[in-house]
This record gives sequence, C-alpha cells and structure tokens, in this order.
Amino acid sequence: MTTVANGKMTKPVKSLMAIQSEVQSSNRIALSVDCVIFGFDENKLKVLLIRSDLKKYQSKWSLLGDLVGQHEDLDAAAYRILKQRTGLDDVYLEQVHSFGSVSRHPAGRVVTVAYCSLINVRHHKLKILDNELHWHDVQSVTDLAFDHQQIFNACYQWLQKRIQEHPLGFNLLPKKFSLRDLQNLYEAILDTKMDRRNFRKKFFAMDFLIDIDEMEQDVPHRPGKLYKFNYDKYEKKKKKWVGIDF
Amino acid sequence: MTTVANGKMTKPVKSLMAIQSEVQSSNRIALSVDCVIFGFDENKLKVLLIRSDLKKYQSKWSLLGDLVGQHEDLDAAAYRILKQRTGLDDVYLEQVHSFGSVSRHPAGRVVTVAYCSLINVRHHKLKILDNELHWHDVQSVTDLAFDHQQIFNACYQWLQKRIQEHPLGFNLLPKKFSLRDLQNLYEAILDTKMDRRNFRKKFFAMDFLIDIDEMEQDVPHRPGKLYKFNYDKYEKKKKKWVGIDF
DNA sequence: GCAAAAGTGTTGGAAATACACCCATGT
DNA sequence: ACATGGGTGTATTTCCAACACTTTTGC
Repeated sequence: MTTVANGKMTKPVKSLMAIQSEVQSSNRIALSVDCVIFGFDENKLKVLLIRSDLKKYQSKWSLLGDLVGQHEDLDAAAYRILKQRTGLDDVYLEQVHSFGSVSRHPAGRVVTVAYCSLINVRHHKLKILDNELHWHDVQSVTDLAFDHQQIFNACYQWLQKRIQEHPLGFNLLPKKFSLRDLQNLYEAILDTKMDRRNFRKKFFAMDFLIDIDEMEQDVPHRPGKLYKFNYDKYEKKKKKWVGIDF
Repeated sequence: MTTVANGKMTKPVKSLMAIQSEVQSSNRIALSVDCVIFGFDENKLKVLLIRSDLKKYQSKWSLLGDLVGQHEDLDAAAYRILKQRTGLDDVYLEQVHSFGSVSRHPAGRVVTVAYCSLINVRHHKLKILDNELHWHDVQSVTDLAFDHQQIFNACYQWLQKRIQEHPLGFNLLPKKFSLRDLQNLYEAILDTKMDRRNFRKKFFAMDFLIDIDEMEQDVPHRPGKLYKFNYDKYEKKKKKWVGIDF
C-alpha cells in the first residue's frame, strides 16, 4: 500500500509513523461482512434471510451481516456471524466479492465483503429466530434490502459455477446420500434436468464416492444405495486444468 | 447488515440514527486497494511493482496501492491508482479478493481489496517512475513487502484460470496480433507449451478472430497474418456452461 | 539455398450424449 | 398386480491429441 494522493510522489520512503497517522486518520470506513447461507431441503435450494434491522427497509428481507471488529480477521467475522445465526462453526465458507459503492448503505459509508456458506439444513435447527430468520426458496428471493439483491445474485451465480468445478455440493447433503439426492441437488442449483444414467456414470467415473453398503429407508419404491464423499481421494486427484474454453 | 454483537437480539427494528451512530463509531477500519497490473512484453508476463514506501520493507518490492477515500467507490479507487501510475484509464480491471488479517499491515489495521488489471505495455510508457516503478518478470517475483506475495499469488492464479474461460488475454496484446503472439501469450501465462496446429484450430473454430488482411512486418521469416478480436461476436455467443468437471 | 517460422489435414482414442429395458420395494 | 423410481449397457457423435510436410520470407 502506498500513500500517494495526487500522483506526484516526492519522498521515496516514509517512516512507519507517517503511515500510521494516515491509517489512523479520519480516512477510515465501516466494514461489514454479509453472509449468503445456502441450504438444501425438499429438493429446493434455500437461502437464510432475516428482516432488515432498518425501518427504511422494514418490509424487506436482508442477508445476515455485521460490522467487522477492529481486532477481528475478515474471515473470522464471517465465521462469527454464521455461528451466531446458525449455531454451526465447522462449515464451508468462502469469500466471494466485496461491494463498495459510496451510497450502498443509507446509514453512511459501509463497504461490505460477501461470503457464501453451504450448510446442511437437517444438521441444524435454527434456534435464534429473531428478525424472522428463516429459509427461503432461492427462486422467490426478490427485492432484498440495501444492495443485497445484487450481492445475492452474485453469490448464486458464483455457486452455480463453483459446484460444476468443485465438489462443494456435498456440504449441502447429509453425510450419507443417494445418487438421486445428489442429482436433485445439482438440478436444483443449476435449474436444469440431467440424464440419470449419464449423471451416475459421471460420478462413478470420478471415483470419489464411497459405497457404504447401506440403503435408503422408508421410501415408497425400490431403495437406492447410500454413499459418502471421499474428500481425501479428491484432494489427491484434483485435476490440473489446461485448455481454452470460452 | 445487522448490528448484533452477542447473538442475542432483542430489538427487532432499529432507527436509522441508531445504525448511523454505529457506522460512525470508532468501529472503523482503514481500507486500501492494491492493484496487480499485468503486462506482456518480450514474450514474458510482467507485473508492475514499486519499492515499498515503508522503511521496514525498504529493500522489498510491493504492489501499487492506496487508501480508499471516504467518498470514493471501491472500483473508482482502483481506477484512480491505475491512472496515477500508468496514465491509462480505459483498461481491463477486475476485483479479485479481499485480504483482512488483523496483522497484515505493520502500521495498524488495514483491510485491502486486490484488483487485477491487464494492460498493453506498448500502448503506454511509464512516466511516473517514483519508487522505481517498473515491470518485473512474474517468474522473478518473490518476497514482496507486507502480504503482497500472497496477494500476487492469488491474482496470478486467478489470471491463469480466467484466461482459459474468458478472452482477457487480448487486453495484453496490441489491437492487431498474429496467432503466434496469441499463443506466446497463453504459453507464458500458463507456463506450458501447446501444439501450434491445435491452438490455431481452436481459435479459428471459436470464430472470434477477424482477419484484417494485414501481415507482420520486418520479421526475419515468413510473415504471419494479423487479426483483431471480435468482442461483439463474443458477447453474443458466450456459452452457457452446464457440466460437471472437478 | 538456407534458416525460420507460417500454414495446413488426418487419424485414433476418449468422453459426452442419447436412449430402453428389467428390477426391487411398498401399497 | 401395479406404481415408483433404482439400476444397468450400447451405439453414435463430438471433441481432443498427436503428428509431418510444404510454403513464404529475409538473409
């Protein structure tokens, strides 16, 4: 980081103190984290929303966010918000993008960093239901508060792209799942239909599924086999991708 | 954004003023932008670096950055830095990632947002050479100041992935280029060798190159044809990608 | 005429797609 | 017995990788 303000640089070197004073000057900005928390239930992709804190947006839904503390790592702030809202802490979480328009927040300048999290809805019951916290179908998410619609859209697109390249989807499923569950997940997220046989072939060919020799229970049809995802094997085999593909 | 600090939320709605006071409270953080500016020259991928401002890092190179102004959009800050350092303003620029470890900067808490820019070295002469601003081979970039090595690595990886999926590379080339130029660019960025015939076939099949019916000049061998990239056609044809590919 | 890189096609293998029938279970 | 979805195999097509010779220019 440099400290040029006008493009004319005269002193090649600054003392630590000179920079400290700039960093501590009035030139500081409120920084928040907003979490887009995806879940999967009843074969639909869901997202966690709350009612906006703010009167101006009282009737609108918003993402889960909070200011980042002075002495808190950015990632840590995201984990804190997740923990506070869902009670979970060992979850998938990834930074997606930062949003910093001057006028994005009515209370003043707030730059926000968006994080995506994928959690298993069944592994956790929402306990803190303040602000009407609950799951919404992603299809029905419109007109969020602030610029949260834009943030949500960016994260949803990110997810769609991401699950095609990385095995994130498993975070949304129970540890044991059937191939049908897996396909439903992909179809829901990508909003598409896939051929059942080819889907199956593809995943078996990847060789990251462990057959745990159990079957579905209480289904009104022939039960399917259950599998676990083999993270270790995936880590070892990750492909190096070289090819051009616009 | 909400304002819960302890996970127990009592008031479901806050006034704008209540939030304003939080945003304006001491809970603010210095925010900077760091630019990783890539160029391509002599068949090598280059990056712009300066000497660190800071005595502590006096012998080290660092990225080009500056604090974000109170009333400045995040993207605008990145464009400003580019303009100040390179004199260019109509360039490719994209946000990559934010870095927010508490201890990443010795002068205090500074969260930084990394941007990548791709510019054509020939279209611009560096005029402001303060802090020994100049181009470095990416291969030789090691041991940057602050956490800039980490930022640089993230941006370089981002670039490698990105040029395989999107036609960014053309920003690094002159408007008119030969297929050899294009292949050299890809080989330099991806640090690999490609088959000339297959490369050619691939790009012609994409059908985004315009044959401008000119030839290379002053080359000591048979001159190649020159092409331009057809951005319009690309925008129309962009593929929708559905497929699983870990 | 020689050096250096441009330009050009074919072939074999791998992967993706499309597609239809039998099987196991619950009701 | 029937309804529901599970499980499997094959033929076709498409895409990718490997590979060698002729052409044009400058020197």
